[in-house]
Amino acid sequence: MLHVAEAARVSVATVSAYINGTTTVSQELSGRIEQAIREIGYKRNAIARSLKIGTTRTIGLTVPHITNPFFTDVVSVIQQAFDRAGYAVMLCCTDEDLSNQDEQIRLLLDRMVDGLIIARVGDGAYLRETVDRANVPVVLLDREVDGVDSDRVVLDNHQAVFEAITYLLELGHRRIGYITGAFNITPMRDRMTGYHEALLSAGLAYDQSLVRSGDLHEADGYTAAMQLLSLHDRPTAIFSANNPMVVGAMKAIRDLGLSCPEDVSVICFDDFPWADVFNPQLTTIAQPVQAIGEQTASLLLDRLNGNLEAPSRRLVLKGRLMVRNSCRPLQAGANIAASVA
Amino acid sequence: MLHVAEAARVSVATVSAYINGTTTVSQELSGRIEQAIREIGYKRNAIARSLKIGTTRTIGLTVPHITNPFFTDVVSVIQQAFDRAGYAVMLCCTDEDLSNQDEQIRLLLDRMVDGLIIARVGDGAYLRETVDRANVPVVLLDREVDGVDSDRVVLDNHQAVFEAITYLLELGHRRIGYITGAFNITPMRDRMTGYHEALLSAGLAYDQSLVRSGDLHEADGYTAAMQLLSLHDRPTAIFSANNPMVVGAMKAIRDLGLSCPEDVSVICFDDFPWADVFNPQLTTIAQPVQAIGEQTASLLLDRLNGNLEAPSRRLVLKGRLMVRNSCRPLQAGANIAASVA
DNA sequence: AAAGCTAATCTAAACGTTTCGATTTAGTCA
DNA sequence: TGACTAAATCGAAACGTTTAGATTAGCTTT
Repeated sequence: MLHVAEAARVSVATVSAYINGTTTVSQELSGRIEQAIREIGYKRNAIARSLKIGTTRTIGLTVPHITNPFFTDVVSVIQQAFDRAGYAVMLCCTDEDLSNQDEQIRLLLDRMVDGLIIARVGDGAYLRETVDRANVPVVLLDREVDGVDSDRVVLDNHQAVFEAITYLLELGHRRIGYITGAFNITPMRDRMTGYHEALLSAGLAYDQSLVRSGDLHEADGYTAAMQLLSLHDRPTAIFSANNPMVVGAMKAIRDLGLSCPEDVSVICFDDFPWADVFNPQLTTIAQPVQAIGEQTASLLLDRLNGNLEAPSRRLVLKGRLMVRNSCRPLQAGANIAASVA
Repeated sequence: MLHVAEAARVSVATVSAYINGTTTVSQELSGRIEQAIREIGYKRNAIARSLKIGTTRTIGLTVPHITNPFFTDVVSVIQQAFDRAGYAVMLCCTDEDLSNQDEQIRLLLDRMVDGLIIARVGDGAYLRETVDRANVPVVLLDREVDGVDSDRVVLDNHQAVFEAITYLLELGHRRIGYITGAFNITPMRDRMTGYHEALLSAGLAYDQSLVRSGDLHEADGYTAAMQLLSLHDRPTAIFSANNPMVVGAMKAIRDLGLSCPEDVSVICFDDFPWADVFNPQLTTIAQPVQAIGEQTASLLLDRLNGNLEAPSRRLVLKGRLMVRNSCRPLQAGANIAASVA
C-alpha cells in the first residue's frame, strides 16, 4: 500500500480510504490510485488488516472425519453458506481423537478465527472450557456437550431410531442386533435409548448380547456384525448407528455367505447418494443435511453479525426413515426358524 | 503479551524470547512468565505473528466439489499431511465454476496463504497468471493447466481408460457408450483419448453417437445414459468418466427397467468405499488417492521448506482397474441380439 | 472581505508480535 | 582491582493496515 501511495503521490490513508470507500476521494486521485494499483499489482494484505480491525472473516470447523458422508455433506453446505457470507473456512479433522481435537481448536483459536463450529469427539476439559469462555461464538454440530449450553443444532436421534426400530418390529423382527459407537457422544446415547424404548413399547426385553459397541469405523462395524451373526441365536435384523460401520456390517454379511435382506435385514443411520442405486437398496435414516448445515451456519452468522446477547439456541431437526428394500417382513414363525438355524 | 509482561514484571521481548525459546531466559523469569501466562490465559496472536514473520503456516486448497468421493478422499489425505506438518488448511469449493475459482484463489492469496493446491476447474487468464507469477508456490492437483508448468501430480488417465476399455472389448463389447465431462480440463481430454485409442487398436471405428458430454454432475450422467440407452442401436456397455455421473447413469438404467450387468455393463472412473459391498459390485478405475494426496502435500511442503529453485516437477501416478461384477462377457452373437432388441 | 462550512487529504498512532542492537549484570582473568 | 567477556534482559523499530483527528483548500454567507 505504501508503494501504491508513493506511485500515486498520495498518502496511504487516502489509498485506504479509496479501497474501502470510507471517505470520498476525488476523481483525480481515484484515477491515480487505481492506476498505481494496477501497475503494481497490489493486493491488500488481509493479515495486516485483520490485526488492525480485529476480525479475520474466517471461521474454524472441526469434524471427526470428512470421509463420513454425513460430514462430507454438512461440511459442503456449511462451506457454501460461509462462502456466500464472505467468510473463509478452516477445516480440521479430529479423527475421533480427543487430544487431536484440543490441538485443532487451540490452533484455530490462535489463528483468531471469528467463530467456531465443532462436531466434537469425546469429552474433555479443554473443550468445555473453550466453549464456555472462548471469546468467539461457537456452535455445536450434531454432538452436544453435557452441561454446556451454547448454540447447537442436533437431530432428534431418539425419535429417529425409535421409528426405525418400530418399523423393524412391525415387519415381525424380534431379535434386532444393534451396532453402536461409544456412549461418550450424545447421538450414540440418544440413538440407543430410541432402540431401547422401541423394544420396550413392543413389550420386548432388552437383550444385552444383541448390542455391540465399536469406534464408529468401518472395521468396527465388520467385527460387530461378525459377532452378532455368529451368535447361536442369530438376529434377523441389524441396525447400525452410523454409516461407515454399516459398510463393515455389509461386508461381514457378504463374507459369511449371507445375504441382505433374505437372511438379515439392515437399517443404518445416515443416508448416502448411492443408497437407492445399488442392491440391496439400503433402508436408512436420512438426516436433513442441507437444513443442518444451513441452520448451523446461520446460527453462527447471526452471532458474528453482532447478536451476542440472545440466549443460546438449541435447534432440533427430525430425521426421516427412507424405506427401501433392505428389510424383509418376517412371518410369525420365520423368526423362530431363523433363530434355530 | 503486554499484559503477561506486566504481570511477570519483564519486558515483552523477554516474554517473546521465552515463548519461542529464541534466547535463554533465567529460571526465575521463566517461572514468573509461565505463571502469568497461566493466570491470564494468554494465547499468542498468530495474526500479529504472521504479519511480523511473513508466513501464516496456512495453505489454501481448492477443489471443484468436496462431495465427489475422489476429492473427499484426497482432501482428507492432504489435510492430514499438512496437519502433521503444522499447517492449517483453508478449504474452498469452486463448484466447477470458473469465476468462483478466481474469487476463491484471490481470497486465499489475500489471506496470505503460504502455498496453494489447486484442483482447477475450467481455464482462465486469472488462474494462469496466478500460477505463473504468484509469489507463493502452487501445486496443481489432478488437472493440469496448458502451458503452465508448475509442480503437479496427475494420473495417467490415458492408460487407465485404455485399460478399462480394452477390458470391455475383451469381454466382447463392441458398442461402448462413453459419458464424459467437458474437454476444458485435461483429465477429460486424456480419458477420451484412452477410449479412442483402445477402440482404434481393436480396429473399431469411433462412433460419435456413442459419446455424450455432460457437466460432471449426477444429473448429467442420468441424461447422458438415458440418451445412450434409448438409441435404436443401444450400447452394451457404458463407461462414465467420473463418479457422480455414474450414479446418474445407474439411476437411468434402473428407471428404464434395465439391469446391470445383464442388459448393460458399466465401468466408471474413481472408486468408492461402497463399490464392493452392494450389487452390482461396480468395476471401477481406482486412483491411488492416498499416494496422490501425499505426493501433492510433499511437493508443496518441499517448496515451503525453502526448495524454491528446483525445476518444476510433474508426478504421474497409475490408476488400477478394479474388476468386479458390473461387466458381463458377451458371446459373439449377443451383441447383435442386444442391439436388435 | 472576514468568518464559517464542507469536502478532501494527510499525519500519526495503534493493532500484537518479532528481532536487532543496546544495556545491564555477573563472572573471569591478568 | 580493573578490564574484559558472556549471559540475560530490555528498548524500540518494524510488519501493513485502519482510523481518529488535524490540516488545508475552496465555497458560502453575511
